[in-house]
Amino acid sequence: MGQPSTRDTILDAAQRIAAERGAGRITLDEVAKESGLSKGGLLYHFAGKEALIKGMLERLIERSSVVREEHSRSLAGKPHATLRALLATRNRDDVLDPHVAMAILAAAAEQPTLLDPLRQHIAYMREQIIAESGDQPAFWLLWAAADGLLFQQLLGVEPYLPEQRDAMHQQLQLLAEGMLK
Amino acid sequence: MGQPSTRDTILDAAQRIAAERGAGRITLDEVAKESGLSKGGLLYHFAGKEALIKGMLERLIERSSVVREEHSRSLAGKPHATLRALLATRNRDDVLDPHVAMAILAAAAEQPTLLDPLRQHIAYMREQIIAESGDQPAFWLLWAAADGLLFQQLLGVEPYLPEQRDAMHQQLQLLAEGMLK
DNA sequence: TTTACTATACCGTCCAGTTGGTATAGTAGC
DNA sequence: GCTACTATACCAACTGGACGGTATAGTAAA
Repeated sequence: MGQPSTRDTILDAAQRIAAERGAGRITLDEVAKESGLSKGGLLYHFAGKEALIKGMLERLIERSSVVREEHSRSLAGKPHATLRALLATRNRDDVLDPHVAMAILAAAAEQPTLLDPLRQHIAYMREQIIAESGDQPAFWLLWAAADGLLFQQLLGVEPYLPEQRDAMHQQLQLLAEGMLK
Repeated sequence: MGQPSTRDTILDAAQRIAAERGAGRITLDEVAKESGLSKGGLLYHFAGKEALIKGMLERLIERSSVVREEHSRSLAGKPHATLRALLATRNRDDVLDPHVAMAILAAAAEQPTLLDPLRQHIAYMREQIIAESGDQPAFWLLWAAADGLLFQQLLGVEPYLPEQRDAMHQQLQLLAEGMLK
């Protein structure tokens, strides 16, 4: 990997601030300082605060899509490939670090409509999965469990210990395999 | 039920604003207007914005505790009573409407440490469940699924249709019963 | 010459919190 | 039953700081 682009540096800084100070506490001055840019430089890359948060969310969607498509390819042809790829993606902290998902909380804090691109993406995934696996509540529940693990981690409200996280994800995979038969 | 206390009126107003404008967009002026009070009157009941959000969160914890203990009593003696009561509580929109949980997002937006009371409560529930059912990943996963359903609804990012929500909760109950044997 | 910035100054608005009141009900002493 | 006092539950106006955004002048590399 080369060095990250200035845009990515900025988005990383914004995520750090969101995680530390609170999802609604992102300010342009702070992001500029944290990313080592001037405010002018920051606004050169993002037209405003909304654009910044939109950028965070778009990066989240894009990154998770890339990883998921990777998994999808390796599962191609197998039953429930899309759903399984979606679940497998969540376990990949190495590629898609959980702080990236702070974008969701930041968007929810700023303005709920900012989540629209994510909603669109989810609707698309839903259709994919229905076409492949049908519309079964049990499958949506697996998705919900994966989301639950993510949000619990994001908010720091997990009932289990951090060391147990890996076991949790493995358990989800096992359960999914069982349910998906 | 009598009419709600002024405090509850204020907390309801704050939740409505959080849901509409964004979890980080709660302002004292707006809450005052929405609740039909002046700002001065609002600040008589809550010492400041933090106190307001803390109040929201405390009400959430208290209300869900009441409902959960109800379920707990009716399951007393049966295996995994606490875990089952916890899961059953989530389905009770009638008593614990999902907007109450906006408090979690509002707290996350304002300052992550505001979630500490919730974390404490979760730690307590964790201990209860471990004492009763042991420390098994599969059980935490059920909890995660329940949280996932909640947060998905809160953020409006459910992959399923609103009409399917009931089916989702039923599915979770069924799955839980199966796993809890 | 264009791109990618730095640095600084500034403006207007939003918003948390403060201040200084008012209205009402209750209570204690006489 | 009147007066003095207290507590509760508010209201309206204001203040000061934070913050989003704009503007401008300049720099350095390709």
